[in-house]
Amino acid sequence: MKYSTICPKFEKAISLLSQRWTGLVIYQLLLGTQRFSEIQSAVGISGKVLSDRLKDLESQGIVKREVFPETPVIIEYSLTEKGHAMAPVLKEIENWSQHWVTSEEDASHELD
Amino acid sequence: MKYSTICPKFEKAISLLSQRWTGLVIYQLLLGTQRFSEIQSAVGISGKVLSDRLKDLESQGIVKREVFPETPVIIEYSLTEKGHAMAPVLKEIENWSQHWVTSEEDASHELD
DNA sequence: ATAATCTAGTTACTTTATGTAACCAACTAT
DNA sequence: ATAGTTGGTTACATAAAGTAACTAGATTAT
Repeated sequence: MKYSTICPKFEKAISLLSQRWTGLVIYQLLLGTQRFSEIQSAVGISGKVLSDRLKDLESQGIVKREVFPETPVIIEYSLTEKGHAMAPVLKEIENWSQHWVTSEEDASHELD
Repeated sequence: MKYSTICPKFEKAISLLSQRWTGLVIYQLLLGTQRFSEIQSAVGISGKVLSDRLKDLESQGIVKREVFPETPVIIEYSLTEKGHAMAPVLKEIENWSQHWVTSEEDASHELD
């Protein structure tokens, strides 16, 4: 049904970033290795969706998951090289947002 | 409920690109002014969602809509300056996709 | 005159994605 | 025994997206 003329690799990348939260999760992990609950509270995402996203990103080789069987268990998430390579994308989004998003139209009202 | 520590402007930009199709529509319009049905077939999006996205992008000053009352009517969509400023973002996504998305994991199987 | 064609959508309906809140296992501290 | 900890999962509700049929207003074909 869909007959896009657009490069499949590009489409794949776009569809990744088109999933809600994926961009923010990667952005957050660019700050360094983090645990589940840290990402959750920093990004403001539900446990369910964060769990989905991390599994997805892991299966695509963008995020690495490490288990430390302490008590309570510690699980650390970090970016792989492929994930770190996303940095310029996020940087450009940030750059655009600073130049073009006015404070009246930002998303802060969505934090009620 | 949501307490993100992330810059509201950045969040706004990310939430824009996190909407399915938005990135592809902007990418397509970077090629130049286009009509509804051109975008539709190039991107492989339904009329309903394209209509939604274009209204959205227009209301955010990213897309410009021009009506030519010929018969049948011609409606042209193009990027504003704010829209064109998205080019580096899309360029970086393209760049990442060429380096990191393998042909086995691309999105072409979604075109059945 | 009537039917078919064109563009740029809209409408009703179905399926998928996301949000919400309660819950779980395993272990520790009290 | 009870509560607290982490990193989730589950069931259910709502929102977003996909599908296909349909519309307006004008033209063209039969």
